[in-house]
Amino acid sequence: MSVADGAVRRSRAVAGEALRREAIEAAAELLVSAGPQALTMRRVATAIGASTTVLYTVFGGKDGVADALYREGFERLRARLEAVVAADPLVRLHELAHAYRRSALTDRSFYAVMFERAVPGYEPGPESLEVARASLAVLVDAVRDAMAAGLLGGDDPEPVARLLHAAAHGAVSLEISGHLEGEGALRCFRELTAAAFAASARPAAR
Amino acid sequence: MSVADGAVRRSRAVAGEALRREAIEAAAELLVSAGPQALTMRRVATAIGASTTVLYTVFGGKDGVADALYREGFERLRARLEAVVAADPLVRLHELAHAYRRSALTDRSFYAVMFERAVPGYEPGPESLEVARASLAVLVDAVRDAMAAGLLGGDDPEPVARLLHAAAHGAVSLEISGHLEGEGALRCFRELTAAAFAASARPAAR
DNA sequence: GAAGATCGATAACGTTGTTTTTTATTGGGA
DNA sequence: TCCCAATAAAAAACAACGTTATCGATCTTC
Repeated sequence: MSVADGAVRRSRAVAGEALRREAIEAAAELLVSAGPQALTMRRVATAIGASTTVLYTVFGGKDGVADALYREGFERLRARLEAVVAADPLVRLHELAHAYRRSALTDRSFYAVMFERAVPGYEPGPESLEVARASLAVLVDAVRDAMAAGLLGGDDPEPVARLLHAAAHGAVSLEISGHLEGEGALRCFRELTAAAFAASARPAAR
Repeated sequence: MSVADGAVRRSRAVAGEALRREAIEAAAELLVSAGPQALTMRRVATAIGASTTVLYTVFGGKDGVADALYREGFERLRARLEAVVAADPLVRLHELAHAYRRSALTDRSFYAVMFERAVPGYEPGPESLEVARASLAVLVDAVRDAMAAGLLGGDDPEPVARLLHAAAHGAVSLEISGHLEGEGALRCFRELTAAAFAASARPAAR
């Protein structure tokens, strides 16, 4: 319990953190390039030139890897949403919706980990769900701006953001599940998000 | 290639069909009672008192079992939707939406096979997707009735039914993924389906 | 410098989906 | 009636998976 001990513990911790990042990136690469099926402990281990044992000390098990990918996926989604810029709040909201769809269709395997249960045993705990929720803060902010500008009704942006999310998510989910074909998928997405916007614009009408 | 030969083949075919039904029911029981994780070829085989080999002759592999469960799930959903009766077309549509949600929340494991990709390797082929689409014919019929009664705009019920499905599905999917808590989940579902109804009522407004 | 602890690699275990081998059964011809 | 060929299921084997136990090696500390 000396100073050196603390330093050692810290150095090991940062080494472990570097290894953790490396493993997460390898796992993400595997996930994206070969799908959730290819995400095995052995493959991740060999991808970082290590054995499976270290993955168990760092992640605890496959659930830990899945959890890291879950958060990584929402982190990437947040980056994509934050990249959306538009002066008009309503335009921004529309573009956020389309960014959400694009993100899901592009990173299908990540989406599968995040919203389908692509890693058999795993389901996110409360903390990971909170991370997921926080990554949609951009959406909440945009709704707040639109409310402040008088473009959306109401004063609590959270439930409205959830409604918009559910709208976008519903169309995207059906599209990914194969129930909507290319042309109709985009139209369904547009119509449903527009419907959610319209409903949010006049909350007294519900 | 005699007549007897045909009879034998037929008798073997009906025996295989009976076995198939038995296996599907055992698999469904396993799926519902213990989740997608517990759905293994060995367990299904022992549940029907047979060996795994027969499952491979009947279903071809685990994908075949998953496909059978996929169709079975949509069949059960259809039965639930068809059980909804209401004189007023709009009331009927609302109750169909709630029946959809109830069905998803009740048979979560089936829902996982149908809309999440709970069986790792499997994804439905075109024929199975068609079966799935057909099971929502009740919804299309109800939309058609509402249009005929002048309660919904437009003349093509299919895209409107898809919109309503996407609305209900979006809220349910987020709820099942853990992103909506009990109280807010139902409210989000109600608001989104209401928004879809409202948008369908005046299609010129979009 | 030596004792002790800690961490990672190797190897093993149990289980999975799938395939191969073997065994039993069954229909058809001499 | 008896035997053979074909067929289907059972038993066993195989590769790969998640996970855990064993065993060196390295590194801190006295």
